[in-house]
Amino acid sequence: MIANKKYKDGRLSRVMETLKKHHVSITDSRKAILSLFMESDSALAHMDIESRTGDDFDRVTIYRTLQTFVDKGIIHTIPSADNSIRYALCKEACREGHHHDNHIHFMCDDCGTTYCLDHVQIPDMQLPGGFFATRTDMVVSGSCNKCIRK
Amino acid sequence: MIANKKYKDGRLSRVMETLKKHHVSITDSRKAILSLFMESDSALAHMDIESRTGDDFDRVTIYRTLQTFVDKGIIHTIPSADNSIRYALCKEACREGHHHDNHIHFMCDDCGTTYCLDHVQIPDMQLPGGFFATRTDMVVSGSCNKCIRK
DNA sequence: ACTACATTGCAACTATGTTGCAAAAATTGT
DNA sequence: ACAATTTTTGCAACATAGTTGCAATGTAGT
Repeated sequence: MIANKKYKDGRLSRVMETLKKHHVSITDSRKAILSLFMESDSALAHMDIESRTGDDFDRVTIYRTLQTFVDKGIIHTIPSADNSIRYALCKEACREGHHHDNHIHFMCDDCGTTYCLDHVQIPDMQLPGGFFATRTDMVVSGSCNKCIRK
Repeated sequence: MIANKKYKDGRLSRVMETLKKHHVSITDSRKAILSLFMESDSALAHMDIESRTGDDFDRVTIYRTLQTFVDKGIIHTIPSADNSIRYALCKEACREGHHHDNHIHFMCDDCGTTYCLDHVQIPDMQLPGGFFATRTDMVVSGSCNKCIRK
């Protein structure tokens, strides 16, 4: 635990607070990976994290850390039709085993960036009888506000 | 092309018609795989097809057939958060390079079955400025009408 | 600082998806 | 129905993604 200073001011404490709040023990990999999510304004895939952490952590550790974060309600998964799950920070309302990320995800076909559109709620809809929903994902793809100008 | 009789009455011609309509040449693997989709009332993953066709076709052929069907507008993909894309038949309205499957998909957490809820339209929503949508996927998970009784 | 417990890295493994190419099959025109 | 052209298939090899067991290390609570 040498490299604390490499995180921006204030970020480290927010990282630690989040880990504590979700009852996750504090380790180097968890601090580094959670910090990546907090620095990023878009969703991250396993590969993004692997390339941004370099040789610091084993591939397996990253898989396990992501799984832990999902289980503990720190991040949520974003489904995709291109076989690469992305992850993004949960809002405050998420708790262990119970996610409340009721917003739309947007995936840009040009740059590949995935955003949480936090302010666009998923509209209500009526399921047929006998179907009971526990989770709803809405993933929109197209051109994002950076790529559409080109 | 010996095994034509193994398809149920009337099914073969519907398979052939569909392949012709979408300008796909007619081969054994395409007939068999399309027939599987027509027999199934739920979406199929690559693995489902591989196990149901046994040793009849190479793994690679199945990948390529699925890709061809998607490209030609015969089937559409269904994103998921469990790293296994599923595929389902498109409605009549789908054409090459232009899918119109504006319905909701439902994935059962118990039995894993994925359904196209053809009669539940994806609700409209307003994207932030600068975001342009070309495709919208809505995937609901929970308990299906077969599992909820248990 | 010590103990009990949780996490990590490594190695090996399984699963999933891709590519190039020669052989086989399908389509087209006659 | 046949030959020529084009497309598709199967194989092999490769590439990427994800999992598991276990010994070593790190963390948390006293």
